[in-house]
Amino acid sequence: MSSFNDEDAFEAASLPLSQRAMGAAMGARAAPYLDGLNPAQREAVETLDGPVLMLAGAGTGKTKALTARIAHLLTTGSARPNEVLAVTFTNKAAREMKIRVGALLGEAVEGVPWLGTFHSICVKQLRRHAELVGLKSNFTILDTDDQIRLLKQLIVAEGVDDKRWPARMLAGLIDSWKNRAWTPDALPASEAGAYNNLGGKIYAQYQERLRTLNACDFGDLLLHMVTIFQKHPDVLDQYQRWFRYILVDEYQDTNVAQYMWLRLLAASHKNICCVGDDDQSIYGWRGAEVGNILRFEKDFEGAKIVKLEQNYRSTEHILGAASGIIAGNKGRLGKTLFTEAKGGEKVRLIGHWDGEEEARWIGDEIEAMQSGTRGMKPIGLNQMAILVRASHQMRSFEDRFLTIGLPYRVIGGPRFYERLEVRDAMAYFRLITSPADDLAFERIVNTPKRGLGDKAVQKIQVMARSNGVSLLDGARLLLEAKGLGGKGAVELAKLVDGLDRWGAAARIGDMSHIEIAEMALEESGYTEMWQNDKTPEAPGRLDNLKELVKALEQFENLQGFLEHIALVMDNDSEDATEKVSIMTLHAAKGLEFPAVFLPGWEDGLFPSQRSMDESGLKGLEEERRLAYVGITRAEELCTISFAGNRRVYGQWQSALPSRFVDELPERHVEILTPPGLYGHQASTVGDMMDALGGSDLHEAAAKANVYNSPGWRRLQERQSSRGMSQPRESKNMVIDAQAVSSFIVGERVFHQKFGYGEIMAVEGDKLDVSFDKAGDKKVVGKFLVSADSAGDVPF
DNA sequence: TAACGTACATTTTTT
DNA sequence: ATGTACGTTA
Repeated sequence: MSSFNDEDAFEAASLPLSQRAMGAAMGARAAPYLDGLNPAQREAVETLDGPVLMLAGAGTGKTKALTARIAHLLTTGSARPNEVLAVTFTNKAAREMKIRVGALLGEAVEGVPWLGTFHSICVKQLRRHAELVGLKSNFTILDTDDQIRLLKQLIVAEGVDDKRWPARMLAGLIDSWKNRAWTPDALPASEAGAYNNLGGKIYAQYQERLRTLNACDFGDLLLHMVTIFQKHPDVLDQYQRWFRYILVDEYQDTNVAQYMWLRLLAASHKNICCVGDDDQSIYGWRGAEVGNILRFEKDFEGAKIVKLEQNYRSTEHILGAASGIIAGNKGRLGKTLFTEAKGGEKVRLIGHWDGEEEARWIGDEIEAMQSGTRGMKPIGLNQMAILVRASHQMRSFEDRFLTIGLPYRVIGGPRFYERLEVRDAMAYFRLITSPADDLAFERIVNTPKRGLGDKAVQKIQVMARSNGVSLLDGARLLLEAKGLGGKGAVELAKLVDGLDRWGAAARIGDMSHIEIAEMALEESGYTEMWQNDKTPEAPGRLDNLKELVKALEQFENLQGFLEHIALVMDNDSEDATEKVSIMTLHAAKGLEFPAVFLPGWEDGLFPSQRSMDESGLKGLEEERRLAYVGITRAEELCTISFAGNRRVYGQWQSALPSRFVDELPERHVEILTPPGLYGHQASTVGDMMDALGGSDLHEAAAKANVYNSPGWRRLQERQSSRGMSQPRESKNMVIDAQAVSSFIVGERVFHQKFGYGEIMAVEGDKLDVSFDKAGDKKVVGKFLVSADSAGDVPF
């Protein structure tokens, strides 16, 4: 993150226009960034002044247009790099845009300093004006976990039963209030009564507490800036003059607070260009307001609307299927995507008996596609993705792929910095850089166990509060006063002493921050704690700690590290090996794959029952947009599937195919479902098909001579060729060789996911393993290591 | 304080 | 089915 400097920026803003135009001639002569833009994109790029709404459908080259627009602003001399504000939602998007702008401009420009996420830009601003909302500029940013622990304290203090009124729920409420830019005093009475009539009260207390802790949560970053802009016109005025051009990505995902922040910043010059797609708004549940994009024209009078409708990603059939689905939504701004890529495979639809069969079939299909058995060119695993509605659906795929030895990667999931051990370690780092960080202190006083239970911690708190000092100093006083006895006293003294020494070492600076971090984790006994832990997760946790320390290398010091880790730390651990991606539909937004599988299209699962119950038609429409997003991720091959039976929370349930299946336009779909599935078993797929008779697609499914369909034929061909003992893919051969040679019955082994276990049987590459925690599983040898080699994780 | 048992819920997720 | 969060026992 490049730092910036006021004087520079303000000087720039006041530069006479004649000097700005310097680059203009250059830009006119050669503008390589305009090459290959279609007319609509070009218009979006070249309309620099005034409000512009770029409605960019899926795969229509919106990032290309956005980056070209930045390039255009800079090369024509309309703006200097630091006069452009470009906002994205994710760090990933920001990073990509930086790279692409850099590529367009070459050496000419160092970069656009104010290109970043809403949050990172607001942090930068808030650090400069923190005192206006009662904070110091070195405030800490709390994550969800800290938030909840803090709230819990307040809830307990109010004497509320936190069983019936969980802190998590209130945290969610407060978050939603902040998303709507409601400060405690602006909270509508209807909302303040939420949470057992205490919502408003505890919200106010929470904000007060944050202030005394010199901290804020994610929602505050936006909310505080909006407050500052509203209460201090002079500050707002500065920024309005400063940012002469504003660009916003994924505008359909903005919440009220972000919207207000943008409107305030753009109020004077209205040079704002918002890019978005109302059809891809899938974050309503976390406060995004589709209304923001639908209302753009009213908000910014005379706005120019540019529609990007030419799709460069998917085949005709895939686009057709997606368009057919999304047409079911009302109140769209309305775009019609088209492509020049005619032909291609139809979207394939297949029904399965149950979820396991679905996973099995997809696994086989992936292997076939990988080896090119389908009669098509082979596709690499990296080019394939499975997109599910809910993360629990991933499990059946993981289980299946684990047993057949198909490499996969799960995208999303718990973030690296959210993991217990990483957060613990960071709490130590926080205490080293700021000893007064009470939340960090509370987190690690008794981690590892130091014999400091609730009572001891309470004593420390009392001591700290009555003397008006931090918990660490409170602990010091308590020790001096001999207020603590036994093991706890000795251990606490060791901790206090340790923190002092590590802190001093950090300040003196003759040790690198990496050495200090290692020292702290070592001497505190934290690493030891995990080394002695024999649960299956322990080795992984030690790995994560090592990774955390490695991540420190990229920063100057611990402070710099902590500064950024809260906002920018995704684990995009790019792995060289080819793997199938498994992720949720939400996580897939913005990505694309040649081949996409969309399993679990059953009513109740997708569209999700809960979504429909809670948000009715609005919820259903958001689910439909999710379906649209899913299909449009596919470039060449899209396979939708559903299962008649599925185990949900341990209970077998039968389900009907998703209503979205019926909405797929028939002519873009090929049905692969074998006819044997229909009418056989009572109360299963047969019934569900009967129940839905009349719908075009089901009718077709029932009548179609699927044996003659090209898809079914290929399916057969493949299966017969599979049956003959043709040598399988070389990948599997390697596994065979490895597995057979390296494991014996009775051997102790370790598995990344299941932990430690004992080999019960060996059959070729398949091993029966009895895991200590996870129970008996069939696993491929490739995923196992000998137990002794797993143990020695040096640290 | 640790180990064990019981009750409970369980969409989607960034920053 | 499975994880977790919390209360009870030793």
